[in-house]
Amino acid sequence: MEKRVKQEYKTSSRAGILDYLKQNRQRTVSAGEIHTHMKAQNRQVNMTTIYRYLEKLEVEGNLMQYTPQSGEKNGCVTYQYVDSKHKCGEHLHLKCVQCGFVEHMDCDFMKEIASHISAEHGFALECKGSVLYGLCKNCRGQGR
Amino acid sequence: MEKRVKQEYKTSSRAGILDYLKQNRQRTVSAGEIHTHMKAQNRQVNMTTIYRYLEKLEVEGNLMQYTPQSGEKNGCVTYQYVDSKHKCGEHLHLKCVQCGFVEHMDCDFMKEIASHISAEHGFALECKGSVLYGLCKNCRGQGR
DNA sequence: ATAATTGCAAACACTTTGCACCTGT
DNA sequence: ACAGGTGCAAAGTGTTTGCAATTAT
Repeated sequence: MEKRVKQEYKTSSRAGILDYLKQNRQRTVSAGEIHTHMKAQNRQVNMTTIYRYLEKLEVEGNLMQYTPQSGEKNGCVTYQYVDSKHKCGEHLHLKCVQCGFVEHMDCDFMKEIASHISAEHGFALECKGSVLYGLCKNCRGQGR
Repeated sequence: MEKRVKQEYKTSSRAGILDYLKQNRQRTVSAGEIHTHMKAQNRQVNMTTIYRYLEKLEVEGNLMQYTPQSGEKNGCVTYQYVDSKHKCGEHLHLKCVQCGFVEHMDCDFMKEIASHISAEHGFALECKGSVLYGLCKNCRGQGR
């Protein structure tokens, strides 16, 4: 039984989407924003195509997905490009409620958080999907 | 100008929904679960009614809302009854990905987390909407 | 040539809204 | 009597699916 690697075609739609995601790696974007961006570039792409490509990137481990902040109205899922080597499953993420900027919390304090939660609250922390919200450095200043 | 308190009628639908929420204060339930529960009790309530009452409780400050864990497929919004005196806006919440159990993290360590995040990452933490996921004490044991 | 990619229209799941009817006070 | 609550049907939103047409290799 031959194991055959599925080939992949290069298309300008995908290239455009990927560019946009990479340019915005430091924050989160929605499927709709991608669509709007592409349209503005006169390279309109169907929403279906966008969702399918996002799904693909996700499976390959190059995309983080964020559901809207709990309690938020009218939110939608947003996405962020990440290198798979980033080990995003091992640290928490801080997301700015204002601008969508995401900080990877990969510092030593992570261990303390995890062990406090385990020792005092009995929980085995799962970083994947756990997001802390707040105002980032930039947005703190500007009176909302 | 008279300020008039809007009156409120007691109905068995609302009483049933509230009972169910209160009985399950330690965890999170969805609108659909409430619907199913009421039907099982032979006290069927329309989904519209459920959503409208949940909205009301939320406005009154007696309900926490949780969007599905980031990245989770097919999740829906879930709700938890809380006394408004609980000050849920001042601590984080730990939610079990398996059983939905929620732990209020109102311990001293909260301050340390907030100050680390502020000092090292520049973020002003916003507890409202920030949820950490993991496996609770009970679910840790049982091989998933 | 042929497998991957795309667009369209329809289906989906969950939630919200408008409106006429019903119910608690 | 009448404000408040409810159910129904329809609309809404964001996302997914089936399928036939198109495109990269």
